[in-house]
Amino acid sequence: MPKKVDHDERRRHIAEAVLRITGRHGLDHATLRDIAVEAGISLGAVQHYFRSKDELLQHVIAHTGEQVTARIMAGFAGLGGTGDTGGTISVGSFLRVMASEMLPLDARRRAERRVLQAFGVRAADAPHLTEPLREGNDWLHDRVAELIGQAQRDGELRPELHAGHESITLLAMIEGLASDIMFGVRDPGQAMESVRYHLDRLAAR
Amino acid sequence: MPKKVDHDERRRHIAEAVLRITGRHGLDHATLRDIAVEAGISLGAVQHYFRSKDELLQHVIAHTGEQVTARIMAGFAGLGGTGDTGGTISVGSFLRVMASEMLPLDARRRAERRVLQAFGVRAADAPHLTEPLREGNDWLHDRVAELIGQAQRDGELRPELHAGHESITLLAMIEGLASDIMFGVRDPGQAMESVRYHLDRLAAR
DNA sequence: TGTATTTTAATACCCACGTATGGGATAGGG
DNA sequence: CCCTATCCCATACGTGGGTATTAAAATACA
Repeated sequence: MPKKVDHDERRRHIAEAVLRITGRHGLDHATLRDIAVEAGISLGAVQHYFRSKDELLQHVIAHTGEQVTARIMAGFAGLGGTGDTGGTISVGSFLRVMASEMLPLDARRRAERRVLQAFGVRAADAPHLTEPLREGNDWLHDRVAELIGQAQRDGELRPELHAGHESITLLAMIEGLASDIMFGVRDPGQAMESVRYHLDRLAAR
Repeated sequence: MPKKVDHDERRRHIAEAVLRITGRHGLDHATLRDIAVEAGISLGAVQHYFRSKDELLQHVIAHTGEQVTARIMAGFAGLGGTGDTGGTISVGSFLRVMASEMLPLDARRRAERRVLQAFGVRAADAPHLTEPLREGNDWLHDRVAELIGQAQRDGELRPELHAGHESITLLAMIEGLASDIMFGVRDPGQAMESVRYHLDRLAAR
């Protein structure tokens, strides 16, 4: 048998290269040749692990979504597990952390956000590319809604709130603030302050 | 002197063609040749009115921004002019209308939103393209904040709100909902319902 | 050590894009 | 009527992109 390499690892390595290029120059400028150079391999090697660019992009978007989701899930886990009230931090401060994970506050998250935005633009034309992201989005929404409901029962958030709508509102707001930051009309500090303000307004008196 | 053509009109015509193509297939697929066909002219004619594609895109983004802003400004004008309380509709319902103007609820607004998103992605690389949009954004934010303050004084909105933050929150939320709709995770009806819910939560008891 | 098979590299292909060019059509002013 | 500047078109060029092809290198197992 011949040389055996970990395909998944290689694909991750290539996806990370795409992420770095995108962070610097945008996804449009991520050509297969540039990707190869950034990954330190040849064009042929890239082709070996991805049959087409479309397949590569599909992997990149899935990988990026997983990265973001994983960080948030880690936060959920740290909150106290399967829904009991044993968490050590408040729901409000957790949601603030969640927001900071989603907003483009550093180079890494800026690159991720750029990938996500770029695929958002292509979503209408190529729905198959973004399917995994839609799942992640639904999952996140449900979890946030659950969390809000639980915090209401615990007396941390106002009882008259509609958990489902508040979840949509909060996540949409974070998404919008992320766009604002990328666009250059809002700086990260202002964005986080707005999140803090919004969450304070949801807190029980 | 030779034939005289209204340049501005022609450029608008071409920009509208780009808008239609973008609405159907995305800005990436708006090639100069396709644009010429869609506008019913030749490639040479397009080149005659725009020296380069970059110049064309700059015009398209400015044109699109103006279209959106114009519709919202018309709404502000109808509200009662320079800030007096003579408006005939409530601030709440006006903000709802504003949201419906900004959300991609029909083909026209979907196309506009696609253009805006596409340029948002390029903003980091080509800030000069999006400069006019940033102005419009600042203007809109200030106006909404003013409006909220005024509505508080009129007793329509809760007095404890921070007008500036609420303006940021509301506009970010609308932007996020727009992204959700384009992405396919939210339908227009849900989005408008969330806007309505959010605005209700701002209303005085 | 041989060998089969994966991995890597080099390079050729073809197409679509933005741009450049040259000429022809059009029409207002002398 | 003609001339000149504008407008428009057809077509050519060069580049860069994804893809395809081919062969060399590397390596685990017999």
